Amino acid sequence: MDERKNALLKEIVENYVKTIKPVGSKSLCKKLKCSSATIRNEMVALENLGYIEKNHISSGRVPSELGYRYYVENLMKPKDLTGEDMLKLQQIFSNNDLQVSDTVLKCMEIISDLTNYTSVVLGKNSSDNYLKQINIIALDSNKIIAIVCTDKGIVENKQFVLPSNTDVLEIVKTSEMINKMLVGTPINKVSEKLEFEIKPIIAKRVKDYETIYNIFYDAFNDFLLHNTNIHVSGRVNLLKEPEYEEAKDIKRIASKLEDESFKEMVKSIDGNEDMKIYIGKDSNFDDNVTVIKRKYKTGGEEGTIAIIGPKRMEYERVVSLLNYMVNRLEGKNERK
Amino acid sequence: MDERKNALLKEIVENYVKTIKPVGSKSLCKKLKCSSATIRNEMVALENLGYIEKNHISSGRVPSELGYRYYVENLMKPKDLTGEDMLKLQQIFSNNDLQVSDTVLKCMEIISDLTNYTSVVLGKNSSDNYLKQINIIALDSNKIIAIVCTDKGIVENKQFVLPSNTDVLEIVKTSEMINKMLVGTPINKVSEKLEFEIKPIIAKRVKDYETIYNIFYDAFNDFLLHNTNIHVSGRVNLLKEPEYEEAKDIKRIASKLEDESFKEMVKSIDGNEDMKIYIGKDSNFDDNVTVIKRKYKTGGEEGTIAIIGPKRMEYERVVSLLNYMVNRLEGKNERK
DNA sequence: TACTAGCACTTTCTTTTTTTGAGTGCTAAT
DNA sequence: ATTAGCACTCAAAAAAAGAAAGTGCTAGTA
Repeated sequence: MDERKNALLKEIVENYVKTIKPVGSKSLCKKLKCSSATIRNEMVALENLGYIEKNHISSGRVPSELGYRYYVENLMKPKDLTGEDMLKLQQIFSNNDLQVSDTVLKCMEIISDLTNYTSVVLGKNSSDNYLKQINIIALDSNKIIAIVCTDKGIVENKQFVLPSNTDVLEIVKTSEMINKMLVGTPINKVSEKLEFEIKPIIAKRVKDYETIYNIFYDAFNDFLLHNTNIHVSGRVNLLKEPEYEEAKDIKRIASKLEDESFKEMVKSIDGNEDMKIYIGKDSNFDDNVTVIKRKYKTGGEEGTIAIIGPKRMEYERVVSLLNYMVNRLEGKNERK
Repeated sequence: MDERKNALLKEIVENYVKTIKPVGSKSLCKKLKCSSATIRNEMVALENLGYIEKNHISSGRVPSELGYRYYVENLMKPKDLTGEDMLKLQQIFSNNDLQVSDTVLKCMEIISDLTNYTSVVLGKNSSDNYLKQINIIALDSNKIIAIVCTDKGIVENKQFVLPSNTDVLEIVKTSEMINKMLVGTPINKVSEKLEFEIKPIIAKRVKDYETIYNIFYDAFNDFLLHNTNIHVSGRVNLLKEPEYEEAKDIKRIASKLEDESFKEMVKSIDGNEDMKIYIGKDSNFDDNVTVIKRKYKTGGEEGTIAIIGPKRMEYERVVSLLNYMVNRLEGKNERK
């Protein structure tokens, strides 16, 4: 890959991203300062390397997945955000009324809007939440609600139907004990402490302590596990992309976007990187899309953000947007 | 509309619903026990009445919107649920672990699944919630959370950032007062009582009472207003229907399903009826769909359910499913 | 050796033409 | 009132023709 091949591949990718038309040799003469014949020769070389492909024997060239990958890894340069992109995002951050988790969602909505891709936020209560308080409210003789609140201001509640002979007062007693002893405990350590510190104590003081222990155990577990929030913005943006012009493509992708299993796809990033770009088959979602994933962590919540777009995505722009956003989110955090 | 015309129209609608092909005169000979020529004569009559249409001069007949309407109002017979439909729904109702609001959602998921249409639930906390308790939790010196809980077990919370000179203790004091005086008040009457019963009292006892009053006012208002939950199931089902085979149809409808404004469409049913069927243009959503709306009310929540499908919907089946479901929901309520 | 000009050849996309088939409307007979 | 028969219409499928874009290759040039 000499200098000119790099330039040529970059040109092909960026041209194709812009026009969505296979790019022919003639159109690049000016940019590369040589004749179409020379370019054709170089193209043959790039094709042998697997970076570009033809749809048919006599059509222009299109980047292959390998080509995009090479572009992403070697050719693209992180750009500064353009004025408009920057402005829109700043509006979100300057709104102090929003709770942090809403800020994430708002940002992704904006990014979806700006780029016309689909974005997904998969967040859960992060492990740096500390127990602030647990409340028990009796609704009637056999139904209670347990409300868990953390220092980051995240509140979850769960209803329980009690076995008929359970005494609500005992439950309240236990909750007071928990409040005294466990406030300030990291939320993911609560179950553990509950078992080894609280359980032995209530075993002596509270009758029917097994039932009661289980209620609290469930309540805390719910907080950690159940609460995986998924939020999709601009679901139809992806469908609007012109390459999905056949009904069956649209239906297939729409159906995948609806499917529960695509949570799995977003869930985690392989390896330790903060950001990763999955092109085509790598995406584990659909051969015709690119997925860019980015980890985030802020204000009691952590998770992954994913942008789903066509393979001919505006890579530079999306990467810049995501980076800017996550940096601001974390910055906001520190400032607190 | 004599007997035979009714039978013919019914046959045409049901045939078309099943096959999605314009129905020709020949295919109905056996069913109606007469020759194709006779049927053609009758068809001309039905066409003049506006109940059926032709795509072109020489194709079979298709029901018009008016035809569907006539069918829905005069021809269709409420069917008993088939074994499978019944079974699937019963599974939901027999699961006692679900909270009521989840039951509604689960039901709609099942109905979406069974019918392959899209369903929407638009629910909000109903006015028959009574205040059970309000809790104030101080997160740090200038941030608090107010948690409102009702007798039906609905819990909402809202965070407030306090002006720097506010005393949290005063807020807690006020909340205790509210708990003493307003527990048992219908949630939509709380704001009123707050203003006329509580405000005069705290005005004397609490300094900076305006700020504090506003916090509680906001918290209760949020409970009523903000909390309009919308839930869409089987968004892509609609797109799968074979009549939407052009990309532009699919994109248009997908885009409407994503749009916020379609909440409005679901919101209410004109008039006092519990159920209403909107066909085509009437739907206020898209000329090519039918929307069936049904009110429901259960366990602290009330709202509207809508089924969105093609105009050639399986009307009888959907109506039966919805009726069965709402009856069970209300039944479950009474049993409590 | 590296580049370029020129040209025949491919392949798709678009447009036009042909063919096929389902279904109608009308007329005349039962 | 119903039916059989037939000419006619229109859409959808298949086939044919034409236009455009771009390639590969050969031969010539600096």
